[in-house]
Amino acid sequence: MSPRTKKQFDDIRENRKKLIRDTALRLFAEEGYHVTSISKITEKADISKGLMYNYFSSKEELLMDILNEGVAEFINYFDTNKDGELTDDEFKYFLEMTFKVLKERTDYWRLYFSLALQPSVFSILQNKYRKLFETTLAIMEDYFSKRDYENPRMQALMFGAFLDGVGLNYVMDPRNFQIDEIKEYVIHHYLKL
Amino acid sequence: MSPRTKKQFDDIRENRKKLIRDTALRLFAEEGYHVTSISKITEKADISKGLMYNYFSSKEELLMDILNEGVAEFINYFDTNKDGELTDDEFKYFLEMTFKVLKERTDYWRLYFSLALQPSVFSILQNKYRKLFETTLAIMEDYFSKRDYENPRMQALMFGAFLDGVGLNYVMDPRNFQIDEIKEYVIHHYLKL
Amino acid sequence: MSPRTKKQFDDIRENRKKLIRDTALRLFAEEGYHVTSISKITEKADISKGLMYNYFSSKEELLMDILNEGVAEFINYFDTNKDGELTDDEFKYFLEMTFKVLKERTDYWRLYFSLALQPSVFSILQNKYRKLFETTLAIMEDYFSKRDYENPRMQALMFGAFLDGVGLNYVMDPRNFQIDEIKEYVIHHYLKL
Amino acid sequence: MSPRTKKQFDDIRENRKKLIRDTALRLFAEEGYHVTSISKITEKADISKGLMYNYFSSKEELLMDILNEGVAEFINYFDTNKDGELTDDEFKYFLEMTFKVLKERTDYWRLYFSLALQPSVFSILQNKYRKLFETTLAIMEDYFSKRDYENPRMQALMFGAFLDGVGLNYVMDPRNFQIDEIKEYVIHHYLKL
DNA sequence: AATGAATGAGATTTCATTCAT
DNA sequence: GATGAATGAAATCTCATTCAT
Repeated sequence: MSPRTKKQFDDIRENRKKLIRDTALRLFAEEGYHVTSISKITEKADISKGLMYNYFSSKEELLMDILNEGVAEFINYFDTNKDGELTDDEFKYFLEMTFKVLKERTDYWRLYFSLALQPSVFSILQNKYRKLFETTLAIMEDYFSKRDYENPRMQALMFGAFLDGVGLNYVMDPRNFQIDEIKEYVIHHYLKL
Repeated sequence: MSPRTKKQFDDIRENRKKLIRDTALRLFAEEGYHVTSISKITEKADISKGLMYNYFSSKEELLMDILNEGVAEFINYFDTNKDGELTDDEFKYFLEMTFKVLKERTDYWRLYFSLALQPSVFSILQNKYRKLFETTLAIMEDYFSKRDYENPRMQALMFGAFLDGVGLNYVMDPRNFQIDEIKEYVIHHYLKL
Repeated sequence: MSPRTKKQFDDIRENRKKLIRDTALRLFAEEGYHVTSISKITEKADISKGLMYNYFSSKEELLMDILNEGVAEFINYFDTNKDGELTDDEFKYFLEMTFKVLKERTDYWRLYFSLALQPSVFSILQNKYRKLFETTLAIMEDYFSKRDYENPRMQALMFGAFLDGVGLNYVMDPRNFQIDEIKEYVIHHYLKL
Repeated sequence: MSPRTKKQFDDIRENRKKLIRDTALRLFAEEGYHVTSISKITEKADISKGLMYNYFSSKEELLMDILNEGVAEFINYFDTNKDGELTDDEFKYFLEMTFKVLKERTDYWRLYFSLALQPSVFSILQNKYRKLFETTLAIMEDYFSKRDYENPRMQALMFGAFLDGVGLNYVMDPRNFQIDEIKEYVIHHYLKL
């Protein structure tokens, strides 16, 4: 009888948002962003179309919300103490976590790869995260530099490219890609273990 | 004016098709496949919408036509004599050509990456070229096997992933990616030169 | 805390209603009726959507409530003793008050004009107030008739049209319309002062 | 069999545009702009929704196209030789034509009044035609000035307001408004005939 | 071979209104 | 009295495709 409390409303909102985000992510990843209609998302989530616009102001905002979440997670695992320098332990941790999320959130990364390369999306992402990407690259360059690699910048670029390629090949065909063996190989190769 | 010969007609057709393909490629690569409308393509190509359907039966066919061209070129450069075995020379040639086309037809490969990863497109491509991809992979595996790599299949997978990653990073930001240095590095690394 | 009396409840209700009415009036006048959503009104009034429907059964009722208020005020000032005849004093009073409210409640009259002319609104207003308008017109006609105007009906129609035009021009651009001078002119012209 | 000529296409386009404009004008005037949906317009015009967007890029553009046409006609009749000065003949002609178009294109002017006062539309119109309105007003002021009216600017404003009021009252209820008598009265009054 | 008007299905989005709490 | 999540009908708009000429 008494009206719901602010917390109750907040809980409802958070649950609903998550439901929509998760449903959309699955469909975007399975079928593609442009091919997935709002109707389909709300149908699968078993809510009305109107409700979706109660939580996200547009289809694009929904997409960005999903993408941001993944990038945020990724940041977490890189240079955890945020001192701008990568120790061997931090590097190892980053690799472990990268492979871990690749396997646990394959859907998400499939979406990420399929979207990040859409010119319309790419330019938005790049503008938003340019600085982050550059910082990451600089830290990797520093890492290789301190370990006496020749041309550390190139090594950093290659390392990034390689990880991208591994992620991409894995999410596109998880069952035929020897992700675990590659992970071990990479760790040994880079950490000289 | 004598009536045009069959060859002349064919030439006209081929020119028209090329015009449409090139225009579409540029727009697809610049803006994205789904975002580019047939109207925009025909407008930029300065032809009517009807004519476009005279040459391609649908937007999807136009897309596939473009993508096929690239795959065909790629096949050309791999195991040129088609004997199912890769010599060092053939491998080197393949690498040289791969980097060459990446630089010369950056637009095309940007499109290729952004599209190949669309789930809807990916499944079509995979169905059509599954066999080809598997053969290529097997040949690479054989190549590494003959040179005493441990786990040659994994090496083949990693090599493919790496090339994908390099291509992807290059087309997305050609000016900041040290493609030439990486090319040299790769050739030395794999061919022990 | 003793329970609130009936009067207190009524006061709350009346205050709430006024808040909603005032907020809606301002927004309707500023942006237009159709363009202003219930959400926007309740947001600006800092109340919930549900509450608004507690006081007004629909958006249209809210509108009519606002419009009626203005018509009621207008009636008040015309033929104050309601004897069906207009004395010079009553006419003068009506003119004075008309110009007064025009200046004091410009927002309201801007809304009134912009809405009364919407076909959908106009027909509702006309049905509801047809009789009132006709009576007013008849009284004006009688007024002019008694003062020996030729074609007093036409004079009544012209007078009404003129007042409408003045109001309309004033509310649309108050700063560039010489409302005070026109008021003086009108009073002198019609009352031969 | 042979493709249509450019002229044939132009004719089709012009006819279709007119059909859409006329249908929309009628409905806008009868029901109101916001209340009239594109679906209703295209249904009445017996064309597809898509076609309407082939000719007008949005509902608002359609509206503006209609409004502009009317304003353009109006300009034609005022100070015909465009020398910035109004002769008695020109003034008479303007009055004659104003009343003529009011009667002949009642639908249009009903739309005009109902829309011009919508805040959203009003600001667009005002921006576009501010200069025109000011020029017109200045010419009227000059006209009254040269004929020794006191406060000619006020006279110009009043005259404009009066015409607006007459137009407004006429289009809202043409059968009960003595438009012809008023026209005669106005001409005699202002031209001292 | 070539044109572009025309279609229609479906996409995204809006919003007045309801209702469980 | 009060809240705001939820609905659903309908609005605007897009676009691949067809077809008469």
